[in-house]
Amino acid sequence: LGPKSGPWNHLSGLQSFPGEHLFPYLSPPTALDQSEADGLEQMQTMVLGEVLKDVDTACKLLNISPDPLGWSSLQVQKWLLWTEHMYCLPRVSMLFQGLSGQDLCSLSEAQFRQHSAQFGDMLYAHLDVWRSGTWKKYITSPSTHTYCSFSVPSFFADVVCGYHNQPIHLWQFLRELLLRPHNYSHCIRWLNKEMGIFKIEDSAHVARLWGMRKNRPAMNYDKLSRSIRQYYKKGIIRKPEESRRLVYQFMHPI
DNA sequence: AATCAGGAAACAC
DNA sequence: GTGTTTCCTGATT
Repeated sequence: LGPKSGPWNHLSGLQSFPGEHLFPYLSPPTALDQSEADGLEQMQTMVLGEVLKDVDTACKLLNISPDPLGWSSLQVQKWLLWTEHMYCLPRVSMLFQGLSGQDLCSLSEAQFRQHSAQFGDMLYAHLDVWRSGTWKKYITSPSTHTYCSFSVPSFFADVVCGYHNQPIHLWQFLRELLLRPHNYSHCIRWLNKEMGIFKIEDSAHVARLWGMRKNRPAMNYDKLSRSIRQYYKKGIIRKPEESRRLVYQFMHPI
């Protein structure tokens, strides 16, 4: 697991992380009408789905158990390396050398900060997602999981939720999905990366992800595609030479 | 039936 | 003002 290797192309900039752990829309509902409440619940379920998918992805990739208590010190290093990639952190793993999963889990948030003043709280919150056993509840009772993890700090669904809800442009978001074929190639992928040509394979799913990121439960492909069309005259995205359904092209690849 | 193209207006920041 | 989001009419695949 060398740096810059493997499928974890990291995402665009992580700025500071001010310990804001819960997404605003994951807070307990207050006064909402029924349709709003439904939309929220649906969104929570989707966000959690993304969170768990990321945990699952990481476990398979790293060949580690989802339960950090069972990790060896080597597996702890793997997990830290993965997290570095995920969040574009500087080398942080060496600060936790020799710690087993059990050691790691026994550390308090303050102790995490002692290991890494800059990112300790972030790593602590990150680890909490795994430690919580959310994945277990999800696997054993997928129908009753809606609220089970929301006591747990989570900023895990990075692409979908962004880093503390930073505003993002649609074209950037699409790039982020395309940067992570391991997670998203089933719904959007490059046809020709050099020329910036990509295809949306599952329009409904991409729209749902975009809606999650922007907190717009009513987002659909009709509206998302209208936003893409606004890019035509701005020179950001266009239709390729021979227009094909669901295929677009970045006008300034890289 | 789904996607594509824009105009127009509302909306968020 | 910008960047969508929402809605809509009409054409194309």
